[in-house]
Amino acid sequence: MGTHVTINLFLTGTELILSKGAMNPVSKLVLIDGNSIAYRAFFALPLLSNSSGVYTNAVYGFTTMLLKILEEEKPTHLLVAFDAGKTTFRHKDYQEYKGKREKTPVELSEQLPLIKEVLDAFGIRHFEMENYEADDIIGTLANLAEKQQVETLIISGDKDLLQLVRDHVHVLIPRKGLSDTVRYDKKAVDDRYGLTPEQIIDLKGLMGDPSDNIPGIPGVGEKTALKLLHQFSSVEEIIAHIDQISGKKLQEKVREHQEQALLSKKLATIYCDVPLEMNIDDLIYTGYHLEKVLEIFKRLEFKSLLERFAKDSDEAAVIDVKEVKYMMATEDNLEQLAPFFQLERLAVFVEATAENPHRAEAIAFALSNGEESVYIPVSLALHWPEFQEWLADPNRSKVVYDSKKSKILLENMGLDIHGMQFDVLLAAYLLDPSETQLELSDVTDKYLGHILPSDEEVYGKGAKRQILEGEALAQHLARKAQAIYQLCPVLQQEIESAGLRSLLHELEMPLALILAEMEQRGVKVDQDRLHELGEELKKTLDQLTEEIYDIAGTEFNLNSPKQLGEILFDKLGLPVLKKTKTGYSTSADVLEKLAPQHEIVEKILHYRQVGKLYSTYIEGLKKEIGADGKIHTQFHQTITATGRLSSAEPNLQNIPIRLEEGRRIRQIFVPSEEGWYMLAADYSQIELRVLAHLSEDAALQKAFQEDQDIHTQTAMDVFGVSKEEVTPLMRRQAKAVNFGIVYGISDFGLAQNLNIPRKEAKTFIDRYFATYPGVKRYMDEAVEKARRDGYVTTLFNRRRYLPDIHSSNYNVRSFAERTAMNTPIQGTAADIIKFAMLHLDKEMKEKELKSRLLLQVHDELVFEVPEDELDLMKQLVPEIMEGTISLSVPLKVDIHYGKNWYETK
DNA sequence: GCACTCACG
DNA sequence: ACGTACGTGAGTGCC
Repeated sequence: MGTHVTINLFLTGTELILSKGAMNPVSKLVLIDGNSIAYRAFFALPLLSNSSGVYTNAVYGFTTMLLKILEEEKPTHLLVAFDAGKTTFRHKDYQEYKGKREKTPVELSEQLPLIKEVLDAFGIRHFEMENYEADDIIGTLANLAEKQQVETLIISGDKDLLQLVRDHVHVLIPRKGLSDTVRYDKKAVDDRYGLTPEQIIDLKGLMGDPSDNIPGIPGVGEKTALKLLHQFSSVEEIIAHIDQISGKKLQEKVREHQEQALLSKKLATIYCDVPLEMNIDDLIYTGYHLEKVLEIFKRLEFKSLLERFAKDSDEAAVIDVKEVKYMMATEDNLEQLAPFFQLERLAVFVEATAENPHRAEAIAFALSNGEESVYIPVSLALHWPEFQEWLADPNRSKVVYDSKKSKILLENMGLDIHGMQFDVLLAAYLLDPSETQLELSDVTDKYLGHILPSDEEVYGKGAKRQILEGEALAQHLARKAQAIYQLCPVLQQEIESAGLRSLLHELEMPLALILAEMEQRGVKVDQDRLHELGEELKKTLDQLTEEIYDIAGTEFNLNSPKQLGEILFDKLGLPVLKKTKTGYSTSADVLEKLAPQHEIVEKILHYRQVGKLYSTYIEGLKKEIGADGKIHTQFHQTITATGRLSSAEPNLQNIPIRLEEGRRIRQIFVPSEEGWYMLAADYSQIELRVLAHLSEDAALQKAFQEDQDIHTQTAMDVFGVSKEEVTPLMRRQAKAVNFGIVYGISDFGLAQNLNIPRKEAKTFIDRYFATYPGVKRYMDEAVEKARRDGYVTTLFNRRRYLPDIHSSNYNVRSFAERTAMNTPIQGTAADIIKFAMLHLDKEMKEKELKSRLLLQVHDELVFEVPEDELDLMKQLVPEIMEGTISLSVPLKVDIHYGKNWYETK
């Protein structure tokens, strides 16, 4: 009615305007189906969110796709069309249109306004229109463009849009994910379907589309529909020649549903006469607004994109990274700089040749008072007594980033550092231990804004990494030192208000110094024994390889899960019990189930086991032995989300112990001095004891107060039997339940672990909670707290944020709930052993013991001890570890010693 | 660089 | 119906 009049008037108008726009020729038009691409992006990426909990995955995916289009297609004109409202003119014909479609998840719909903000920042037109879908807007413009012979590209995740393909109009569709795309012109449509673009409508009329609730003809899928169309060319023609359709059943179906097919075709037809009050010239793309782009990327925390834009642009430096004032210390101006050292507080940063301080050398220092910086090359630092005295003076405060690394680098060049009063890295970690981006530039971006370019930006990445020299290096280090100084008050404030002051100053910062000492001491390696074990394992490995090839009847790469899967499942026909994303699963739990069916499986399992020992623990460890015959691991203090340490280069927290064959690896770890002993002290059941304390469950507390074997006790309670009646199987199952409880139990997880039906697992859990109701209450409260506060805490107030606790995705939410249950337990245990390390270190220094702490393995401490301190340490270590913290249940420490780590059992 | 597998608590 | 046990680091294959 009125609509049609408008359209006619409008089209005339458009053509007039188009001809007027000849000064700005449209050489390439890109039309994007906004909702469809946002939808694709949302499901292609994990549910990312920025630090304020705003979901950003769809925005990110959309933006990267947009950037790719701008770069590759270089459009002169651009529009992103969105769907408006809930109903369209199509609902008049068919009320159920899109009826069964799942509601767009809130996590996605709340990102649409952000996508529009990004488009605004890029100066890209976006548009939506009451009663019409994005398709219709795109179709209308594409038709106009075709008339004008304007080269046009439509981008959508929806194949329906292929009906719009014309000589000048092409369609780009992401294949899977976002990066892989297919481009359709007329020929490509014909190659793919054997149809013209117009016939795509007929195709959908016949097939229907469940996602839009378009019925089509029931039972007709793509294959049948294509066959019919190749024969009759359109829905109307098919209906006109129903009796010529081959196959009686099909004929029946078409006859019965012909009206429905015609309606479906109508619904699938993109409406190309939308009364748009715009023309193609209005869609001109003139480039993005840098400041706006940087602002929104910063807000969304799109770091990689930020860097890309900051780097590509000359203006970026002006906008963001200011030059910093600095002086370069030289032989001649030392006196001039001396007053600097009288300041109450200075930031100090030391740059090194590599990440790992045990294999790096210091290059230069930078000091800052927040406004001015001083750059000091190492060569100068080494003979500048005033500087060295300042470093070593505990009464002159230093602010640092990474005190552990700084201390190691300095000590390796013979310098002492004391008075590190604030560690920016540790503070940032405690404020959010889930944060994986903790480089200085990341911390600065987060708390101060972009005033410091990242090392990667300045030095380059990977093989291209090249530490600068001269002024460029001085400027960068001056910026770093200034950033550290300026971060201090900001982080201090944050730490204070989060109640993390004592955790930072009385736990993590002093611990960093102890860890530095442990790393520097290193652990001595018995290299003869290492070679011996290596030879032995190699022999076993060769023999197993030969036997496996023999049984398989062919040689293949045993280390390739892909090739192994082909042998086991294709060649030998073993049943496929589990699949991975990419193919057959050949993991140990699968192979163990297959072992009875074929002799080869057991040998493969053994090969895997020995192969792991050889490559990771023989060859791997050999590479890590230093010139001093020792291994110097790094204990990372800011990696885990729970507060535990981690160990790397090499990891000394995962040296084999469970199987005897691997356990012998521990024989290579020996005391560094003749006649000394290795001594290991481990907390017994610390996590369950912590649980007993946190949950205040009377029965669990009683079990520990009476020092019962906890797994046997759990078996008695859960199975309702006496101690004597507990079978080894019952104890094993009870043990798995206890593990499950600590991990935040689910019947599914327990069932998988015990290889029992899920129902049975559920019974175990129900009985457990009936026996220990306090534990049940604690678990519920932990989840409740996470929902209420957004985070959970340990006994010592270490916190971990759990934004996913509110997710509408069951899996994501469940994971967060289990984390809410597990983190206070694992984290409190981590806090306790850290405190114990502090107390032990203090005690050992006061007593002037020669014994040394070497390793921490989560619930275990490993020392090297001279023979004459053995008795003392055997008594002192458990006493301090058990007495560090007083809980409602006792802590218990077991102690072992021997001539190497293996013997400490 | 990612997927898979496996070593530890 | 969904479909994971919690926390790590390292070696290998393969794109």
